[in-house]
Amino acid sequence: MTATLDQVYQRLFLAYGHQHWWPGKTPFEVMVGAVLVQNTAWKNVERAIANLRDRDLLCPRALYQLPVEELAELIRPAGYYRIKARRLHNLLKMVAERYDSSLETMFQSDLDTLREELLSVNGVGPETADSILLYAAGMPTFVVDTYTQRVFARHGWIDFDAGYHEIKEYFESGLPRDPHQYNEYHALLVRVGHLHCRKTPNCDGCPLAELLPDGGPRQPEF
DNA sequence: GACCAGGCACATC
DNA sequence: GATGTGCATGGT
Repeated sequence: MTATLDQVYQRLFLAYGHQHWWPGKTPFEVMVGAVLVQNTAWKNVERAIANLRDRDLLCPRALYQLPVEELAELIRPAGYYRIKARRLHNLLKMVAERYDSSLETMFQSDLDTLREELLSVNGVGPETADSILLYAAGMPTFVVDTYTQRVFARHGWIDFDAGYHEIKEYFESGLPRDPHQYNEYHALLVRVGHLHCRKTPNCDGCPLAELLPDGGPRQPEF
Protein backbone atom coordinates (compact mmCIF):
# COMPACT_ATOMS: atom_id res chain seq x y z
CA MET A 1 0.00 0.00 0.00
CA THR A 2 1.52 3.30 -1.10
CA ALA A 3 -0.74 5.42 1.10
CA THR A 4 -0.76 4.67 4.81
CA LEU A 5 -3.91 3.76 6.68
CA ASP A 6 -3.76 7.14 8.35
CA GLN A 7 -3.48 8.97 5.02
CA VAL A 8 -6.61 7.19 3.78
CA TYR A 9 -8.32 8.18 7.00
CA GLN A 10 -7.26 11.82 6.62
CA ARG A 11 -8.64 11.94 3.08
CA LEU A 12 -11.98 10.57 4.20
CA PHE A 13 -12.17 12.87 7.19
CA LEU A 14 -11.28 15.90 5.07
CA ALA A 15 -14.04 14.99 2.62
CA TYR A 16 -16.79 14.07 5.08
CA GLY A 17 -15.88 15.30 8.56
CA HIS A 18 -17.24 13.87 11.82
CA GLN A 19 -19.86 11.17 11.36
CA HIS A 20 -21.17 11.25 14.94
CA TRP A 21 -21.42 7.48 15.27
CA TRP A 22 -23.05 5.40 16.57
CA PRO A 23 -26.47 6.99 15.84
CA GLY A 24 -27.97 5.87 19.17
CA LYS A 25 -28.80 7.68 22.38
CA THR A 26 -27.59 5.14 24.96
CA PRO A 27 -25.18 2.20 25.03
CA PHE A 28 -28.17 -0.15 25.22
CA GLU A 29 -29.76 1.43 22.18
CA VAL A 30 -26.45 0.99 20.36
CA MET A 31 -26.37 -2.68 21.30
CA VAL A 32 -29.93 -3.26 20.10
CA GLY A 33 -29.17 -1.39 16.87
CA ALA A 34 -26.08 -3.50 16.29
CA VAL A 35 -28.23 -6.63 16.07
CA LEU A 36 -31.06 -5.03 14.12
CA VAL A 37 -28.82 -3.49 11.46
CA GLN A 38 -27.45 -6.84 10.30
CA ASN A 39 -27.61 -6.77 6.49
CA THR A 40 -30.24 -4.02 6.70
CA ALA A 41 -30.51 -0.31 5.89
CA TRP A 42 -30.26 1.87 9.02
CA LYS A 43 -33.48 3.69 8.14
CA ASN A 44 -35.44 0.51 8.78
CA VAL A 45 -33.71 -0.01 12.11
CA GLU A 46 -34.72 3.48 13.25
CA ARG A 47 -38.39 2.56 12.91
CA ALA A 48 -37.94 -0.60 14.92
CA ILE A 49 -36.09 1.24 17.69
CA ALA A 50 -38.78 3.93 17.73
CA ASN A 51 -41.37 1.22 18.36
CA LEU A 52 -39.37 -0.01 21.33
CA ARG A 53 -38.87 3.51 22.67
CA ASP A 54 -42.60 4.31 22.41
CA ARG A 55 -43.25 1.39 24.76
CA ASP A 56 -40.40 2.22 27.15
CA LEU A 57 -38.65 -1.03 26.28
CA LEU A 58 -35.17 0.37 25.71
CA CYS A 59 -33.65 -1.14 28.82
CA PRO A 60 -32.09 -4.61 29.20
CA ARG A 61 -34.45 -6.06 31.79
CA ALA A 62 -37.73 -4.89 30.28
CA LEU A 63 -36.78 -6.04 26.81
CA TYR A 64 -35.61 -9.42 28.07
CA GLN A 65 -38.94 -9.96 29.84
CA LEU A 66 -40.92 -9.23 26.70
CA PRO A 67 -42.11 -12.42 24.96
CA VAL A 68 -40.09 -13.09 21.80
CA GLU A 69 -43.19 -13.07 19.57
CA GLU A 70 -44.12 -9.58 20.79
CA LEU A 71 -40.57 -8.42 20.32
CA ALA A 72 -40.67 -9.73 16.76
CA GLU A 73 -43.76 -7.71 15.87
CA LEU A 74 -42.23 -4.50 17.27
CA ILE A 75 -38.99 -4.86 15.33
CA ARG A 76 -40.73 -5.93 12.13
CA PRO A 77 -39.68 -2.83 10.12
CA ALA A 78 -36.02 -3.86 10.51
CA GLY A 79 -36.55 -6.98 8.42
CA TYR A 80 -35.59 -10.60 9.27
CA TYR A 81 -37.75 -9.82 12.27
CA ARG A 82 -38.35 -13.34 13.54
CA ILE A 83 -34.71 -14.35 13.53
CA LYS A 84 -33.57 -10.98 14.87
CA ALA A 85 -36.05 -11.22 17.75
CA ARG A 86 -34.46 -14.53 18.73
CA ARG A 87 -30.95 -13.15 18.32
CA LEU A 88 -31.71 -10.11 20.43
CA HIS A 89 -33.35 -12.28 23.06
CA ASN A 90 -30.31 -14.58 23.16
CA LEU A 91 -28.09 -11.57 23.74
CA LEU A 92 -30.37 -10.15 26.46
CA LYS A 93 -30.41 -13.54 28.13
CA MET A 94 -26.62 -13.57 28.29
CA VAL A 95 -26.54 -10.03 29.71
CA ALA A 96 -29.20 -10.95 32.28
CA GLU A 97 -27.59 -14.19 33.41
CA ARG A 98 -23.96 -13.07 33.48
CA TYR A 99 -24.28 -9.39 34.34
CA ASP A 100 -27.67 -9.04 36.02
CA SER A 101 -28.86 -7.01 33.02
CA SER A 102 -26.32 -4.27 33.72
CA LEU A 103 -24.32 -2.98 30.76
CA GLU A 104 -22.26 -0.94 33.18
CA THR A 105 -21.15 -4.13 34.89
CA MET A 106 -20.69 -5.93 31.60
CA PHE A 107 -18.44 -3.22 30.21
CA GLN A 108 -16.09 -3.56 33.15
CA SER A 109 -14.93 -6.89 31.70
CA ASP A 110 -11.78 -6.83 29.64
CA LEU A 111 -12.14 -6.57 25.89
CA ASP A 112 -10.99 -10.07 24.90
CA THR A 113 -13.12 -11.84 27.50
CA LEU A 114 -16.22 -9.86 26.65
CA ARG A 115 -15.66 -10.31 22.93
CA GLU A 116 -15.61 -14.08 23.37
CA GLU A 117 -18.75 -13.94 25.48
CA LEU A 118 -20.56 -11.90 22.86
CA LEU A 119 -19.42 -14.26 20.10
CA SER A 120 -20.75 -17.21 22.08
CA VAL A 121 -24.28 -15.83 21.69
CA ASN A 122 -26.12 -17.35 18.75
CA GLY A 123 -26.82 -14.45 16.40
CA VAL A 124 -23.84 -12.32 17.40
CA GLY A 125 -21.02 -12.57 14.87
CA PRO A 126 -17.73 -10.65 14.71
CA GLU A 127 -19.10 -7.41 13.30
CA THR A 128 -21.99 -7.22 15.76
CA ALA A 129 -19.68 -8.03 18.68
CA ASP A 130 -17.10 -5.44 17.65
CA SER A 131 -19.79 -2.82 17.05
CA ILE A 132 -21.07 -3.31 20.59
CA LEU A 133 -17.55 -3.23 22.03
CA LEU A 134 -16.48 -0.12 20.13
CA TYR A 135 -19.65 1.93 19.90
CA ALA A 136 -21.46 0.97 23.10
CA ALA A 137 -18.51 0.24 25.40
CA GLY A 138 -15.90 2.53 23.84
CA MET A 139 -13.34 -0.27 23.69
CA PRO A 140 -10.50 -0.24 21.12
CA THR A 141 -11.59 -2.89 18.62
CA PHE A 142 -11.83 -2.19 14.90
CA VAL A 143 -15.15 -2.93 13.20
CA VAL A 144 -14.95 -4.56 9.77
CA ASP A 145 -17.92 -4.61 7.44
CA THR A 146 -18.67 -5.25 3.78
CA TYR A 147 -17.72 -1.70 2.80
CA THR A 148 -14.38 -1.94 4.55
CA GLN A 149 -13.66 -5.12 2.63
CA ARG A 150 -14.92 -3.71 -0.66
CA VAL A 151 -13.15 -0.34 -0.53
CA PHE A 152 -9.80 -1.81 0.43
CA ALA A 153 -9.97 -4.79 -1.92
CA ARG A 154 -10.89 -2.60 -4.90
CA HIS A 155 -7.83 -0.49 -4.18
CA GLY A 156 -5.69 -3.62 -4.08
CA TRP A 157 -4.74 -3.06 -0.43
CA ILE A 158 -6.21 -6.35 0.74
CA ASP A 159 -7.37 -9.55 -1.00
CA PHE A 160 -11.00 -9.97 -1.94
CA ASP A 161 -11.04 -13.24 -0.04
CA ALA A 162 -9.44 -11.85 3.14
CA GLY A 163 -11.35 -12.95 6.22
CA TYR A 164 -12.78 -10.80 9.00
CA HIS A 165 -9.96 -11.39 11.45
CA GLU A 166 -7.28 -10.74 8.85
CA ILE A 167 -8.78 -7.38 7.90
CA LYS A 168 -9.29 -6.40 11.53
CA GLU A 169 -5.63 -7.16 12.28
CA TYR A 170 -4.56 -5.22 9.22
CA PHE A 171 -6.22 -2.07 10.57
CA GLU A 172 -5.30 -2.54 14.20
CA SER A 173 -1.64 -3.20 13.45
CA GLY A 174 -1.42 -0.15 11.17
CA LEU A 175 -3.11 2.38 13.45
CA PRO A 176 -2.64 3.62 17.01
CA ARG A 177 -4.91 1.77 19.46
CA ASP A 178 -7.38 4.64 19.63
CA PRO A 179 -11.11 3.92 19.95
CA HIS A 180 -11.96 7.43 18.76
CA GLN A 181 -10.16 6.93 15.49
CA TYR A 182 -11.54 3.38 15.10
CA ASN A 183 -14.99 4.85 15.62
CA GLU A 184 -14.60 7.58 13.03
CA TYR A 185 -12.72 5.41 10.54
CA HIS A 186 -15.38 2.73 10.34
CA ALA A 187 -18.13 5.33 10.06
CA LEU A 188 -16.26 7.10 7.28
CA LEU A 189 -15.82 3.81 5.42
CA VAL A 190 -19.55 3.21 5.57
CA ARG A 191 -20.10 6.75 4.29
CA VAL A 192 -17.74 6.41 1.34
CA GLY A 193 -19.14 2.95 0.72
CA HIS A 194 -22.70 4.24 0.49
CA LEU A 195 -21.68 6.99 -1.89
CA HIS A 196 -19.09 5.27 -4.07
CA CYS A 197 -18.57 1.61 -3.29
CA ARG A 198 -21.86 -0.23 -3.70
CA LYS A 199 -21.94 -3.48 -5.61
CA THR A 200 -21.17 -1.54 -8.78
CA PRO A 201 -18.44 0.99 -7.98
CA ASN A 202 -18.93 4.68 -8.75
CA CYS A 203 -15.52 6.27 -8.37
CA ASP A 204 -16.45 9.69 -9.77
CA GLY A 205 -15.82 12.22 -7.05
CA CYS A 206 -14.66 9.62 -4.56
CA PRO A 207 -12.06 11.11 -2.20
CA LEU A 208 -10.02 7.91 -2.59
CA ALA A 209 -10.15 7.82 -6.42
CA GLU A 210 -6.56 9.14 -6.79
CA LEU A 211 -5.33 6.17 -4.80
CA LEU A 212 -6.79 3.57 -7.17
CA PRO A 213 -4.34 1.21 -8.90
CA ASP A 214 -3.67 1.63 -12.62
CA GLY A 215 -6.61 0.33 -14.60
CA GLY A 216 -9.19 1.36 -12.02
CA PRO A 217 -10.83 -0.58 -9.22
CA ARG A 218 -9.82 -4.20 -8.89
CA GLN A 219 -12.29 -7.01 -9.23
CA PRO A 220 -12.33 -10.43 -7.65
CA GLU A 221 -10.74 -13.18 -9.73
CA PHE A 222 -12.77 -16.23 -10.59
C1' DG B 1 -40.00 -5.22 -10.89
C1' DA B 2 -35.16 -5.89 -9.91
C1' DC B 3 -31.67 -4.81 -6.92
C1' DC B 4 -29.76 -3.59 -2.61
C1' DA B 5 -28.90 -2.92 2.52
C1' DG B 6 -23.61 -1.30 8.40
C1' DG B 7 -24.65 -10.31 8.95
C1' DC B 8 -25.14 -14.69 10.68
C1' DA B 9 -26.05 -19.57 11.14
C1' DC B 10 -26.70 -23.73 9.10
C1' DA B 11 -26.73 -27.40 5.38
C1' DT B 12 -24.20 -29.71 2.13
C1' DC B 13 -20.34 -31.12 -0.47
C1' DG C 1 -12.69 -25.82 4.76
C1' DA C 2 -15.17 -23.72 1.02
C1' DT C 3 -19.54 -22.62 -0.97
C1' DG C 4 -24.62 -21.93 -1.09
C1' DT C 5 -28.99 -20.58 1.05
C1' DG C 6 -32.67 -18.68 4.17
C1' DC C 7 -33.96 -14.87 6.65
C1' DA C 8 -37.69 -9.83 5.25
C1' DT C 9 -38.69 -4.98 5.26
C1' DG C 10 -38.36 -0.66 2.81
C1' DG C 11 -35.77 2.57 -0.42
C1' DT C 12 -33.97 3.54 -5.22
